[in-house]
Amino acid sequence: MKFEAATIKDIAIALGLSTSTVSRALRDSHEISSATKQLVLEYATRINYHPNPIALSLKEKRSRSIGVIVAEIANSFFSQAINGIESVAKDTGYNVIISQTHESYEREVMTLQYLASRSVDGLLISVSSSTQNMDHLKALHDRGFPIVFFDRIVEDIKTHKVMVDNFRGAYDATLHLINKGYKHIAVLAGPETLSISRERVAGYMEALAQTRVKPGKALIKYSRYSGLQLEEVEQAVSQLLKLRPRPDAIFTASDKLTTNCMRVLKSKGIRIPEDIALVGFSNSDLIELLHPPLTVVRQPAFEMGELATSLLLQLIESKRPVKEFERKILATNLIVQAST
Amino acid sequence: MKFEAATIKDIAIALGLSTSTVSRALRDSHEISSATKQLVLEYATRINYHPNPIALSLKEKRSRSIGVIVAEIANSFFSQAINGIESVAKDTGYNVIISQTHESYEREVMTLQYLASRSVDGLLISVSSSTQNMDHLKALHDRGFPIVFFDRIVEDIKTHKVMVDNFRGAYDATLHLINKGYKHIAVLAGPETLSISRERVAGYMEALAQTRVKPGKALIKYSRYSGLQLEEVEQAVSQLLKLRPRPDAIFTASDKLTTNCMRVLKSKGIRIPEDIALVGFSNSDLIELLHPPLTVVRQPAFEMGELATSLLLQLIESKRPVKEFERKILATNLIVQAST
DNA sequence: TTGTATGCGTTATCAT
DNA sequence: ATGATAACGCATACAA
Repeated sequence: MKFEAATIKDIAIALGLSTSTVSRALRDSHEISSATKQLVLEYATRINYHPNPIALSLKEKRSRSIGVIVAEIANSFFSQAINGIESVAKDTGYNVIISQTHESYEREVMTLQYLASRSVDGLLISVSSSTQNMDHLKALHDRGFPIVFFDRIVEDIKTHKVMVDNFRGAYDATLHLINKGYKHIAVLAGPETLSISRERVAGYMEALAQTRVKPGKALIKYSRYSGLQLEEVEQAVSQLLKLRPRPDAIFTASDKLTTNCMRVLKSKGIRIPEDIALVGFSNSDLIELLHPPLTVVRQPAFEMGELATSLLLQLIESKRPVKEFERKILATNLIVQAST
Repeated sequence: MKFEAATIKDIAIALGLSTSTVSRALRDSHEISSATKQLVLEYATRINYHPNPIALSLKEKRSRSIGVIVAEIANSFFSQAINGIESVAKDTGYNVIISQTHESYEREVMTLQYLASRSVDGLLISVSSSTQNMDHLKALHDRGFPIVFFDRIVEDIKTHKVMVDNFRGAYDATLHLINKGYKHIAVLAGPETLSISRERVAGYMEALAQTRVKPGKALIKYSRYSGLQLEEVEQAVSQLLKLRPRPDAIFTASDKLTTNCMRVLKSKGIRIPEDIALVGFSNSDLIELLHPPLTVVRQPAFEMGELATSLLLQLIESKRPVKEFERKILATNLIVQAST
C-alpha cells in the first residue's frame, strides 16, 4: 500500500459534497447544516484526516513556524534557551525549527537564506562568533522580515534584542575575586567580534578599576569559539603563567571557556583555587559536580528564550511596522560556592 | 515597505516573459536560448530571487526535511546524535526539524501527528520513556511513513533500528567493577518500559552471573526520567545503603542517572570510590572534570545519528517497500579512569 | 445551505 | 524556443 494521506477532496468525493463544503464543515463554519457538519467530521476522523500544513502555508503565506539559529545545540546555555523558546512557541501554536551554525559564518548565511525563503515566519538568532559582516542580516531586516536577537546580538540592526547584563555579570564575578583577596586577576574572553565578549571584558575592567590597579593588556586574553579553543586557552594560560607577578585568579567569560580553562589548569597540575582561583560564566547543570565546585555567573537562558520568542511573535503578528524596539537586559546570577 | 518576496511571476512580468520560460531558465533547461537564460538569471540574482520551498513542497509532495523526536535536547547523548543527524542531512540537502517530548507521551503523540502531516518526509525517533502504547507509531508505520528508531527503539515495529550494544556496555561496566574487586554491586536503571533499560540490566546480571553471585532483587532499582528522578534516585540509594551486606559499588545505566547518583552520594557525604564505587553510562563532555573522574560507558552518539539518518534517507528515497530492515548495533566504549 | 471559481508559487504537459 | 494551462491542497469570494 502506498503512502497516501487523505485530503479534503477525498472526503468531498466520498460524501458527494463539494470541497468547499467540506472545508467549511471542518472549520466549523456557521453556514453549514449541523447534519452535514456531523457527517463530514465523523468521516474525517474515521479516515484520520489532517490538513496539509504545507498547502495551508502556501495559501496563508505563513508557515506558523519560527526559526532559531544558534552556534551549537550541545551547549547548556543554548539548549536551555531553546527550551524557553519552545515553551512559548508551543503555547501559541508555532513550530520551532532549530539550526546550528557551528560558529561558521558560511553556515549562518546559508541557513538564513533557507529559513527566510518563506519557510519560517520569523527568526531568533544568536550570531556566530565568526560573523563579521552583517549584510545578510541587514538585508533580511530591511525587507521587513521579523528578527529578534538574543545573547549574541548585533547592535546596529534596529529590532528587538534580548540579552543579559554582561557588563554587570562580569563585574560581579571579578569583584567576587577581588573581595576574596586576589590581586592579579586575568580574564579569558571569547572573540572580540562578539559584543558579549567586549561587554564582559569591560565589566571586568570596571571592577578592577576599583582596586586602583589598571590591568595590563597582558592579563586580557581573547580566543575563538572554534574546535581549537582548547589549544588557544592552553596557550593563553601558558602566557599568563609566565607573567610576573603571576596572576592568582582567572575570570572566564563564557561557558566553554570556563570548562576549557579547567581542563588546561588540570592538565598542567595547577590546583584551583590554591594556585589559581577560577570564576566564570557557566550554565552547565553539572557545575556542582565539578571539582572544585566553582563560583559561576549563570545566565537566565530559559527566560531569555521565552522573552525573545514573545517579542518575535509580537513582531510577526503586528501588521504595521513597529516603532519602538525593546532592548531587554536580564540580570545574571552569581552562584557562589564555598571554596571560591 | 511590506515584506514581499520576489516570485517567478514577478520576474516574468518584469522581463515580458511567461512564467514557464522563467522557470525553465532558472532550472537551466536546454530548451531555452542562452540569451534568455542569461537575462533571467541576471535579473533573478539582482532582485535576490529565491524559490519558495513551500510551493515546491506542495508540488513535489515532499518537503525535503526530516523530523527528529527526542526526549531532551539538553542531554549530551541526544545533542551529539543530532549533530550526526544534521551532518548527514545537510550533505544530502535535507532539513532537520527537531522536537522534544520532555519524556511526555502526550507531547510525543502530538508532535508525531504534526510532523507526519506531510511537513516532514520521514522521522527519526527515540521514544519517550513514558510511552507505553505504540499505536501512534504503528499507525504511521502501517501507512508506509518512513520511520527509523534510534537508541530507544520499539522492537515490534518492523523498520530500521540503530542502537548500541546496551547489553555489552552494561556487561563491560559491571565486569570492570567486579575486576576491581567489588563484591556487592547495585544497579540504577531507567524506566523498565524502555528496552534499553532492560537490556542494560540484563548485561549487568550476566556479568554478575560470572561471579556465581546471583544479585538479589533489592540491588536492582528502576526510576523514571522525570523531573523527579533525583528524588527517586535519592530514595533508591537510601534503600541500598540499608542493605546488609551494604553495596560497595553502583552501576548507573544512563547519563542522567550517573550524574544524579553522583549528586545524591555527594549530598549524603558518601565518598566515591572509597565508600561506594560508581561506574555508569555517560556522554557528557564534562566527565573528565568531575570529581572523581569516573569510568564511564560512552555511546557513539554522533555515529548513531549519522547511521540512522542515512538509513532513513534510504527509506525515503526508495520507491518500493523495503523487505529487509537493518538492525544496527554499535559498540559502546568503556572509558576507564585511573581512580575507578 | 451548498457549489463554482480563483489563487497561493511552482513545474510538467501540451501546445505553438 | 516560448507560452498557455493544469495541478499540488486548501480557503474564500462570489454565485446559486
